[in-house]
Amino acid sequence: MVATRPDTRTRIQEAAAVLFRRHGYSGTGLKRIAAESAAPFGSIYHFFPGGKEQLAEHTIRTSGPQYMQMVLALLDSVPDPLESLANAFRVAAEDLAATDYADACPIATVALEVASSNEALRVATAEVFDEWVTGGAAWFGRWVPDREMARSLAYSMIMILEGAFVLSRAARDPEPVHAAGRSMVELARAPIETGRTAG
Amino acid sequence: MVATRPDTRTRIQEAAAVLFRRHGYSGTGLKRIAAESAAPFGSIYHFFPGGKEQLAEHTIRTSGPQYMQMVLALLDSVPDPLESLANAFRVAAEDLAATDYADACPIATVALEVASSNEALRVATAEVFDEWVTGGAAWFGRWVPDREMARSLAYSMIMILEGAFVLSRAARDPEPVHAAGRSMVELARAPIETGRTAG
DNA sequence: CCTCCACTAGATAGATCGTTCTACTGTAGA
DNA sequence: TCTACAGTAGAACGATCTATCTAGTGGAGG
Repeated sequence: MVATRPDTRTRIQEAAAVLFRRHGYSGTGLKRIAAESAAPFGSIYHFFPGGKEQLAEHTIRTSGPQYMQMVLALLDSVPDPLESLANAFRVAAEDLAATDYADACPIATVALEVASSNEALRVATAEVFDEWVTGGAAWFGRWVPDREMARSLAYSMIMILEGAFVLSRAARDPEPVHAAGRSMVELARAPIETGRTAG
Repeated sequence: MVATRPDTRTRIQEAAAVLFRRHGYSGTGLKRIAAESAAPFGSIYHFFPGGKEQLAEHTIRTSGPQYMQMVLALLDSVPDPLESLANAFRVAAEDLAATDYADACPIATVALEVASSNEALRVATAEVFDEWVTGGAAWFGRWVPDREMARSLAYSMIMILEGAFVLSRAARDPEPVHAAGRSMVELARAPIETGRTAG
């Protein structure tokens, strides 16, 4: 039973996802992606003729939705919504510490970097964030009848998590993510408890 | 009465601050800093012998505190604390839109970029964020007697604002910052009103 | 067997990066 | 006036960047 190595294209994508997430767009070189994926340099341009930009856009548009699915699955693993929120932030904090504060949001670093300099990539990050808000609003909508309130809570959750990632990575300390979880629970408590009695 | 041009060192610092804020560390070249500051290239190394890293660290350590002072002054311009919070986020959203979504947090882009690759710069960003938390806690402490609560609110404000900047810059839309303001007011309402009746 | 082509492999090009270097200019103080 | 030096100015260097190019490999289908 031998673990079959993923094909070259997959290895390139995975290495690109890791490197873009950790070091951003300008900070990640194609040479390094080739090296870390153990792929021939030329294969990058074989699979991604559009070069670095196409590879980055592909990474954004695949890592982004993957991350949302992971978070939604995590949220669904605990029945009570407030406990689930607390648990999600706790897991996020633990994961961050476990990866040496490298693997936080898969697209935030690139998003900030390219926002003022690369329109195609900026749009890609914006669309991913928009999907997150929609997906998050759907989850909160299960507990909060008011659609606008659900959407607002989704917004808040994404923003406070993104901000916590910035502080946690800078400080190499999971505490900001824990603090973000407490604030998020506080924000969601009243709307969810109101929804419970009203529903 | 002629407007005297700032000296070379100042122009280099100002151009560096703008470019690092907008394009991050790797995305900003020294050649471009020299060009935008109308400074001789060699002068960068004259004033900052440590090169790009020293210039970036200097930028982080000066732009960071400057930004906090600006925010604190803004918060002090409105007497009622909840109205002041709402106003601060409104002004932040307007400023962001007015600068074509370029000038958000002066250090967040660099912070995410260097967190996993440059220890000196990571520490610099971490120390700036820590000063912000302390400064913010002092402001909230004027309205909320509980020190831990004040510190928690400062944490929340910084995180939700940072997250809102990520989303607003990506979407080229001030709405996330406005939404962040509403959430922040919601988070601060109970503690501040409790403090009001208790004090 | 042979052809075709996806893929591997890496050399190469041209631009740009951060850094270092030399030379020059202007001014303040002896 | 002469000296010393802060600052100006940009050429040059080696490294690295993205991107292109040529050549070779290996397996599937006729």
